[in-house]
Amino acid sequence: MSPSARPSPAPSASRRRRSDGLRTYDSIVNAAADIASLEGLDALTIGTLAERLEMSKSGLFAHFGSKEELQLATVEAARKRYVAAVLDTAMKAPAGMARIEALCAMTLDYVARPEFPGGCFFVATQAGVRSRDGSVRDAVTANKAYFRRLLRRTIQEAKTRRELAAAIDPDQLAYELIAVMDAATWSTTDERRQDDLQHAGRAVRSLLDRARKGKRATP
Amino acid sequence: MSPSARPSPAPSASRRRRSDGLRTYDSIVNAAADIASLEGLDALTIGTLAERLEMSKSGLFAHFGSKEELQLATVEAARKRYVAAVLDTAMKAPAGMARIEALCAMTLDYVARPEFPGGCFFVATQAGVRSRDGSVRDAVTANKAYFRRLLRRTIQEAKTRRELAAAIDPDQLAYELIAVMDAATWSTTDERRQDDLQHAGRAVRSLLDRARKGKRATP
DNA sequence: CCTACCGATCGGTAGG
DNA sequence: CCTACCGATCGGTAGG
Repeated sequence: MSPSARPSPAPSASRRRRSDGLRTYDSIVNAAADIASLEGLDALTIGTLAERLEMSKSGLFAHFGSKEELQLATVEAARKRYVAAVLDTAMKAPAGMARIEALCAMTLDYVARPEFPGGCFFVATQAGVRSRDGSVRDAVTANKAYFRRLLRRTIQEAKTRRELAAAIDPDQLAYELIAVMDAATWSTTDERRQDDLQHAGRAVRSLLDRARKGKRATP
Repeated sequence: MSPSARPSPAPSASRRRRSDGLRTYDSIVNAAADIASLEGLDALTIGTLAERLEMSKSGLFAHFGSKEELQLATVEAARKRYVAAVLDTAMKAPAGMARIEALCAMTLDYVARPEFPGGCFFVATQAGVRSRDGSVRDAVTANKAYFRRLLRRTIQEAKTRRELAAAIDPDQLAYELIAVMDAATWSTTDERRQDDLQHAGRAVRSLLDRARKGKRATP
C-alpha cells in the first residue's frame, strides 16, 4: 500500500482475520440480511453467500446445519437491526401522539437510510415466504404483525389521552400508516426513490393531522 | 363414474384432450400466472409447471425456448387478465372523479376476487424481480408504472374539471391510493384478509372524500 | 409434443 | 473451518 493511503481499520491483505467464531457468525447473518432485503430469503444460496464472504460452503454451513436455520438466523439478525434502528429510539417517546409520531418518523428514516439496501427487510422478504409454511414464514410475518399491534395499541393510548379524535379506528389508522410507509420500500431500488420517500412522509403527516382533528370519513 | 355424478365439462379420463397448441399455450401461461402471484416468478420451474399440467418438461419448454421467455409470456398473460378485470370496465366511466372511483373500485374488486390467488399479480411479483435487470423486471415494473401514470392523469383531469380541490397534488394522491390498495394484496394469504380488504376500501373512500373537499395538510 | 440426456448448481454429508 | 464428495433438481439440448 502507498503511504498516502488513508488509514484503514479493515482486515489486512492476507484474507480476513477472523478473530473468533462469533464475529464470523455476525458477518454471515448480516450480509445475508442485506442480500435478502434486495433479493428475498430464497435467493440466499449457501454457495453464493460463502463465495461473497470468502469462505468454503461447508465452513459457512457448519454454523447453521441447515438452510432453514440460516434463514431463521438471518431473520433474527434483521429483527435486531430493526429494533435498534426503529423501536429502541421511538419507544423512548412519551406514550400517545408523540410516540406515534416517533414510530412513524423512525420507520421512514429506517426505510430511507441504507440500513438495509432493499428498504424494510420485512416488507421486502414477505413476498418470498407467504406461500410456504414453517418457521421462516412465521418469523417474517410475526415481526410485521408485532409492529402493527404495537402501532395500533399506541394509537389507542393516544385516543384514551384525548390526543386523537374519538371517532378514530386504531386498526384502520394503523393499516393506512403502515401501507403508505411500506410502499416506499419498493422505491428504494427505483429512480422514484426520493420522490416516494417524500410522498410517504407527507402521507403520514396528512393522516396524523386528520386524526388529531377528527376529520374522518365514516365507513 | 356413478350415474349420479354431476355432468362435467372437464376433459375425459384419458389425460386431457388438447384441442390445439393455442389452448395448451394459454393454459400454461395462465397456470404460471396463478402460481407466480403466490410464489413469485422465480418459483416457476419448468419441471414443476410441466408436472402440474401433466406434460413433459421439454414439451412445455418447446412453447417458449427459454425460461425468460416463459416468464415474459406469463407477465403478458397476467397483464391481459388485469386489463380485462380492471381497466376495460373502469375506463368506460366518464373522465374525472367518476373514473378515479371506478379505477379504485375495480382495483379493489380485482384484489378481493380470486382473479389471481395471490392478490394483485404485479404487487406480488415485484419483490422477486427488483434486484435483477432485463426484460422480465422491465415488464413487471412497466405495468405498475403504467397504472400509476394513468391514475395520476385521471386525478389531474378531475382537478381540471374542478371536481377535486386545486391544492391536490396528483402524484401524491396517486401514491396514497395505490399504497392503501396494494397493501391488501399481502392479506390475501392471511387470516386478516377480509378485515384488510375493508380497511383498504375505507382508506380509499376517506382519501377521495378529503380530496373533494380540499382538506389536505400542506407538505 | 415425447424420451433421453447434458453440465451446472443446489442443499447437505464424511472426514478431518 | 477445510477438501472432497453425494443425490436431486435446475435450465436447456438432441433427435425424433
